[in-house]
Amino acid sequence: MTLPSTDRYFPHIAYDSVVFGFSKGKLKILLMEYHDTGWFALPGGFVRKDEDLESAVKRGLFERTGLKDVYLEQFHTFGSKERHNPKVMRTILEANGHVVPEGYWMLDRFFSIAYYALIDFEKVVLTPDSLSDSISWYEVNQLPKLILDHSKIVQKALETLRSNLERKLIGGNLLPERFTMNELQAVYEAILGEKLRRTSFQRKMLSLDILERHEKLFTGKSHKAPYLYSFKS
Amino acid sequence: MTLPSTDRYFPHIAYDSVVFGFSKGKLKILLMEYHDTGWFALPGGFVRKDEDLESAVKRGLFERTGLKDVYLEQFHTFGSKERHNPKVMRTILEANGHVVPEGYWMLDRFFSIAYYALIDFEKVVLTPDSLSDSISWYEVNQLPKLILDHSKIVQKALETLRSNLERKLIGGNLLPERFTMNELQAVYEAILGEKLRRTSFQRKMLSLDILERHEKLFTGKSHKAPYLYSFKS
DNA sequence: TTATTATTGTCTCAATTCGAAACAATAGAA
DNA sequence: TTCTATTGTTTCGAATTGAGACAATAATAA
Repeated sequence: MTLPSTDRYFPHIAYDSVVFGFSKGKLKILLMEYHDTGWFALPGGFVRKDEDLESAVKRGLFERTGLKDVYLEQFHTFGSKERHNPKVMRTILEANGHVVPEGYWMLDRFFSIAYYALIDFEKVVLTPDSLSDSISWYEVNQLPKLILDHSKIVQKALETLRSNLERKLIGGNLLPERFTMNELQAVYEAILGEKLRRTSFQRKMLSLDILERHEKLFTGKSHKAPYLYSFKS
Repeated sequence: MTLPSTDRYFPHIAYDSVVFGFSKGKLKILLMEYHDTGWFALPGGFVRKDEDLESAVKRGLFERTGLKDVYLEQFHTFGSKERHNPKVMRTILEANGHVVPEGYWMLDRFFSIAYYALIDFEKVVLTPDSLSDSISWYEVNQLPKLILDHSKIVQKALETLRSNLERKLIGGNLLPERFTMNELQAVYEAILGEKLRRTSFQRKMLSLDILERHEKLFTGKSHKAPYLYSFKS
C-alpha cells in the first residue's frame, strides 16, 4: 500500500459522517478504531477531483456500510484552526507502516464538511478501511474518547437531528420498513433523550396521516397484538 | 494591483455571505456588481492560512459593512461539480485588468461555505471590494441574475432563516435597539412572506417574556402612540 | 372644549391542541 | 373461563391559537 497522492483528491477538504443506527432501544453511531493506536474516529474521507461533494460522502458510506440510498443530511462545516493537529494523522499513518514525508498533504489543515446519516441497523454490512482495525457501533451516550474535534462533531449532529426530528419526520429512517408504534416511539425517545407519553404519541402520529396500518404482529406474548405500520410513500 | 498568490489563502475553499437587512418593510440582501461585466454576486472571499473559517467570514463582513459583532450563522456548504466555471472568474479578473495565468488558483474548483448575517440596515457603511463597482441592497424577491449558483445559495439562506425564525427568535437582529411591535411584526412578515394576525402576534411576543417595554413613541400621527420595545439582554 | 379618526393594547369566545388518565379490546397463559 | 399485560381509543380539563370585539389615546377637525 502506498500513500494516496494529492493529484487525485482535493487538499484541505475532508468530510466526516455521523452514521446513526437504532438497536435494542439505544441510539448508536459508527466509529472506526485505527490500527495500533487505540484511537477512535468518525468514518470520513476525501473528495476526488472529479466527483461531487455529496457523491464522495455517499461513496464513503457505501464502502463502510454496503448501503446506497441512505437518508443523508449535511449539518455543519468545521474550519477552526485548533482542529489542525498533524501529529495525529502522522501517528495513524505511521502505525500503518507508511513512511510519511515532511509536508505530506494529509498532514495539512483540513476543513471538514460533516453529514449525518440515518440507516436501518439490520441492513449494514460493516467494512473497516485500510487504516482501521474495526468499524462498529457505539451508544451515543457511551462513546469512547475521539480524535481531534470529532466529539464536537457528534454533539452538533445530535443537536441537529433533534431539532429536525419533528420538522422532517425522519425517525422512521432508523427502522425497518414495517414497525410497531412502540418501536417508533422508542426511536423518538432515544433521539430526544426523554420519555414520551404513549397515548399522546400515538394520537399525534396517527393524526399526521403519514402512516399506513398493516397486519398485526403476533409475538407470542399474552396480550393484545400491536399493528405494524409503514410510512406512506 | 497584483493577483493574490496561493501562499496566503487556502485553495479550493471560499465562503459566501448572504447579508440580510430590513428597510421600508422589505427584506433585502447585499450584492456586489463586478466591474465592466454587469454581473452580480454575493459578497464572499477566501480563508487565510492563519485564520479560522469564521474569522475569515467576519473579516470579510467587516470590510464590506463596517460592522463587527454581527449575528452570523453558517447554513450550508456547496460542493457540486457544476458550480465550477473558470470562465466566470477569468472574465471578472480580466475585466479588472489582470493578466490571468493558465492554472491560476482562483480559476480552480471551489467549495463554498455559506453564511447568513442579520444586521441593522441603518448601521452599515458599504464598501465595494477591488473587483467591484458597487455593493448595495436588493430586495430578496427582486434580485438580478446572479453568477454561478449564487441564486441557489440565497434560496437556501432564506429557507434556513425562515425555519430558524421561530426557534431562535432572531428577527430582532434586523432592527435597531428599540422598535415598535408593528416594526417587529413587519420583519416577521417579510421573512415568512405572509401576513400575520396583529393581535395574536402581539400576544405571543409578550407572552414569551423576551421583550422589555420602554417609553412611547410619538410620531405626530393622530392616534394612540405605540410603545417602544427592546430585547431583554 | 368636544367630537373624530386612526391605530394600539387588551379582552373575549370559540376552535384546536395537548397532557393525563380512564376505558375497552385482545393474545396468550393459568 | 379467568387473568395478565399491553395496545388502541375515548374522555376531560388545561393550555394555546384564531378571529374578532372593545377600550384607550394622540393628534386633528369642528
